[in-house]
Amino acid sequence: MLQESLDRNFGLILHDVARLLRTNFDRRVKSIGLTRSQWWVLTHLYREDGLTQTKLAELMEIEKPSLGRLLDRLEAKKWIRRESDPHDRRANRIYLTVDVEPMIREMRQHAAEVRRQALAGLSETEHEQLVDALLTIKDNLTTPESGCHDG
Amino acid sequence: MLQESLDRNFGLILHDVARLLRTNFDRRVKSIGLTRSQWWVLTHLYREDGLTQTKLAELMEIEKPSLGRLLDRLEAKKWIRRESDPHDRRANRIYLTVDVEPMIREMRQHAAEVRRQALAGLSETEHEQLVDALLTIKDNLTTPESGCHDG
DNA sequence: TGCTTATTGTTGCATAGCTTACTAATATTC
DNA sequence: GAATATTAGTAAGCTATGCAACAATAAGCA
Repeated sequence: MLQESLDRNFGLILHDVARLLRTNFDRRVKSIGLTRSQWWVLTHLYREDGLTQTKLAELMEIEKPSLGRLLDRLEAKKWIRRESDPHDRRANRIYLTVDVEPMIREMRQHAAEVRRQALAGLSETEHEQLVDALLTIKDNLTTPESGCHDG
Repeated sequence: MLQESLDRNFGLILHDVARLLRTNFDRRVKSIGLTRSQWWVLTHLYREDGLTQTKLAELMEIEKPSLGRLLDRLEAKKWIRRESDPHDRRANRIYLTVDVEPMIREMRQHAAEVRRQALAGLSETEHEQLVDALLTIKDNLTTPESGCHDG
């Protein structure tokens, strides 16, 4: 049967849930003028400043052009600045321009609120199991398992 | 501490996993010329033809402009056609132009393959619990829980 | 009939993301 | 040291998605 199991297809559900989560969050924090992805960049930089774009993209596990444009927007909004690496003129080092901690706190509160709404009705155990499962999946998809033995 | 629990933040993980899943899938089926979202539209239409765009958007739980543009692309590729509703000249009825079943079968095989890779290492029980949890979350985020008691 | 409101779909504008192709600069190799 | 390969970042082009605003049409109501 073609109709089988679409309602419990985890790929489609995940797709939906991710979208709902993103739009919900983005709607809440629109006034700050940052999106989830931008906030995530800042959080990374708050942990460690002065990375190159390539390193940061690797860390965030997105492609370099995707990060490049995120940085364009963040730079335009004066949250970060690009500084040429003196030892490698190809490379940019990314720095926070201001203290983002207050903003991060605020965003995190919004995030917690979205999370609270999303996870309503799940026990602590279920929550933990969910995160474990997602981490396993993320690892499975990050590690290149296919194409190695026949290419 | 600001650094707390980011590594197990389910929102961020979900965001990542959804992206990995999407890109993995899209890469596999690129030769067919359909993306996951487009395939999902066709799957809906395969179940039931002749819906209006509004109805279809509701069913898919995406916004009308998002669907409208998806349909633009599908129409350009001759997978679907828009037909004016004779009783309501505002409305379009969406029809499949061809038998999409073979393509759906093929896509579904790819989807199953991605799923297999993603879910490697999870037991049947864990898989089921994951889907249950995601469905709960989707429901939580779809049902407007906030703004009702004070608006 | 005619005004008002609601609905259908589109357009415009923005973000995020990928891939492919490119430039510039550094590293490597002969 | 010159040719080649690799790496950093950008640009172009595509899809997906949302929101806001709009035109056309339908429906409700006076």
